[in-house]
Amino acid sequence: MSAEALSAGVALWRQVADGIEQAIADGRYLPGGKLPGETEIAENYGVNRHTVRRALAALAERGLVRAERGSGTFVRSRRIAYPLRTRTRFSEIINAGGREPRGQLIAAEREPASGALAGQLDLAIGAPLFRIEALRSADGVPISRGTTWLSAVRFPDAPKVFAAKRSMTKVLAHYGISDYRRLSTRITASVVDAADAARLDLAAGRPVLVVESIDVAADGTPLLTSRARFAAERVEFVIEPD
Amino acid sequence: MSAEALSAGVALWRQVADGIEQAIADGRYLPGGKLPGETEIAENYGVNRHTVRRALAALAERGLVRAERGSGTFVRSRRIAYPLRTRTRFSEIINAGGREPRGQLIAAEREPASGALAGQLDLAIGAPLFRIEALRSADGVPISRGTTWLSAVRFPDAPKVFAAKRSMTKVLAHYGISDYRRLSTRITASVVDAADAARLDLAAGRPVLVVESIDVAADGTPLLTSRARFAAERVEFVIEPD
DNA sequence: AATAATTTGTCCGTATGTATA
DNA sequence: GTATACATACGGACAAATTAT
Repeated sequence: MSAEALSAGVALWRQVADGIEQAIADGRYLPGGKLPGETEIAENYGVNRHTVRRALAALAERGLVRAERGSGTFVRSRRIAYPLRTRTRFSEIINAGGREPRGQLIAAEREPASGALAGQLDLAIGAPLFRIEALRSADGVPISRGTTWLSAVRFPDAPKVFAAKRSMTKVLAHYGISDYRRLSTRITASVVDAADAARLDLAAGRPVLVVESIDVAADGTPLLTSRARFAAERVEFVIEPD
Repeated sequence: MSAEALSAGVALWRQVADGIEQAIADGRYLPGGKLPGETEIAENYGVNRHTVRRALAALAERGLVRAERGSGTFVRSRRIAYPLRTRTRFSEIINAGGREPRGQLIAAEREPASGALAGQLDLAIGAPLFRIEALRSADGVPISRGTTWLSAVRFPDAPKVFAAKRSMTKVLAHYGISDYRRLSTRITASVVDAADAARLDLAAGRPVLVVESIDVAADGTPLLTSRARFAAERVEFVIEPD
């Protein structure tokens, strides 16, 4: 209905895309909600439907909307802002966003430290480790799949404790470690594998953000190292000076 | 030739994977180099070829090796470590890694600020901006495709200056800004689009790391905002306390 | 230029141990 | 305890792509 104003000097599709983006930002279209049909948008702006399609494709490319054939185009839910700082704890971050965090133990195994892991944890090669596989979610929506390694000597019942407390911070607290910090964080991306796709409820081929990190105690002793895969379409890492 | 020692209690394929990973870490297999054939590895470890394939699949999953049918399995070149700090400059980072950085202007256009951009740059909606499309590479290997927006009023000939100096830092210096810092950095991932795939020399479906950032002057005035897409298989963001 | 050899990818099957219901 | 499912490990055969002859 409402005709939108178009200015000169900018590609039409870009103006349409900007207009829709603004509408999403203003809350005129709500997360998860459906946009008007392509023809209707085209009428509103007084442009051809193909111009609208070009605009929607650009927005879809950036992950703002998601088109479903036969159904409509929907506004993607806002990505969860996930700050990466030296004090990074999943539960606190999700709580801060007003969501309900949950950690779920998938599997735990005892295994000897490989060369790489031994180096990161400052242990001898072959030292007994626990490898804990977990799934983390916010309000029931899966966010990340993580693999955590920690000493089986220093944390004798880590899997059991994690299963009960559902949080790695609480596991460390259980062993008397009240504070710890992130020593290093490395970020890459790859395509989700079949197992993670199932757990994270992602379609095949979707990208995941891979975060490898080492957490150390206040005195610098390595505590645990982990490799987490985040559903890229649901999170956004934010880096701001500490 | 050399028979490898196997221990009990750990899945065979995992032991083989650890062994190969260690060999890569030790430099016994060099980046870009070829691993022995699957059958040869199987003989070395005294396991079935399928067990080796399971191990190689795990390493390929983590991006350490890359298999080419008919040719062999190769050690992936180490990802470029790309530190993200408040002082983040592409050329300095690449130089620090002993590589030759290069910035190439692809296109530049004048366009009015959309609502989102105006907010980020603290300008009025519709204020004239330059949108600069650039390709950045290290030793001739494309690393990232970036779109940068900056005020066309404050930086009247930014595209020309960038084309000549090939560095955004030098563009700012040309306008008397000797120092600036990153105000915010947001990281996501998505699948490469066709245009970026061609420029970055990436196969379709490969993931890219998307970095949206805002740079400000020493006094906090926003200078430029950008959205860069990095070939995920060639870089690794590193976050360490400033 | 055509063929053979090599190497990874896929599919079949068999057997065993280990959780889980 | 029994049955079922799953991961692991091995063996063989062939397809598909690449490289060497």
